[in-house]
Amino acid sequence: MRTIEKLFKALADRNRLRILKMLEARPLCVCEITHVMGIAQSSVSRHLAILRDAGLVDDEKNGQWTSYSLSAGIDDAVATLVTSLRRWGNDDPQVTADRAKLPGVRRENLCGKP
Amino acid sequence: MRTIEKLFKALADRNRLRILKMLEARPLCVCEITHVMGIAQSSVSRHLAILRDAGLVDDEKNGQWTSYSLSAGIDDAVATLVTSLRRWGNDDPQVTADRAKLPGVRRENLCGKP
DNA sequence: GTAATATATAGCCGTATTGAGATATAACTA
DNA sequence: TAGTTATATCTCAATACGGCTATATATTAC
Repeated sequence: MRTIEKLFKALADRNRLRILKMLEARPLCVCEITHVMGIAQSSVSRHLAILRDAGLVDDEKNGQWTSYSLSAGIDDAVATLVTSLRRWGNDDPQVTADRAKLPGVRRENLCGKP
Repeated sequence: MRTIEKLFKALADRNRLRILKMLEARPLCVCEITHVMGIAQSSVSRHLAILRDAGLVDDEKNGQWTSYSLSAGIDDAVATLVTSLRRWGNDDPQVTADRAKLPGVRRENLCGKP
């Protein structure tokens, strides 16, 4: 129950749902997500930590970047939700807008460049 | 997305999860839930309103009582979650304790009696 | 009608959560 | 080595949330 509660709390935020829907497209680093969402990098970082603690995403350090992806080694509870999430919110304007930006977003030329 | 967010917010509270797990046993009125949970009636009422707004439970007025039950006419998103929830938290001590009390709880002789 | 009961709503109060900015840490670069 | 970049963490202000008490509404009982 503790786990489930934490899981739902992690999912009960608009911006974290946006992040999860973006990660369906491909793994992303913090700066890419920050660029698309237009909120402070510190906020994105904390959201990602909450998603990681809930078991929803994995992080992998790649040199100077940290890639986040939808959780691979997930337990049953999380698996059900991740599967369900793939069917939800795909018609949401914000989700659509976020995804539309993704193709043009490359960590190599976007991070830190104004 | 609005709907999904509301759904997860409704699920992101320990006491509301307790209520849902109790409703798996049978429909319950507000006073029965209040008696089992040991929190104020007004709090229970508000939790139930949140669960209803999220589409997770139905309410049905029966004379002086209002029965709440797990949602019957539920959309896909909610159906997935309600199905999943039935497999979660069954080993939680709080859930077990709540359920153990239910057989002895009858609206006819418990409501309003100290 | 009045009284009692079941539920819902409003207001207050303490805690938790979010966002932002500033700072710390870690890794690459010159 | 120093400087830059990517991410994490700390702190603070604003807001949201859950608990309670008091009150309003609705229904049954008398």
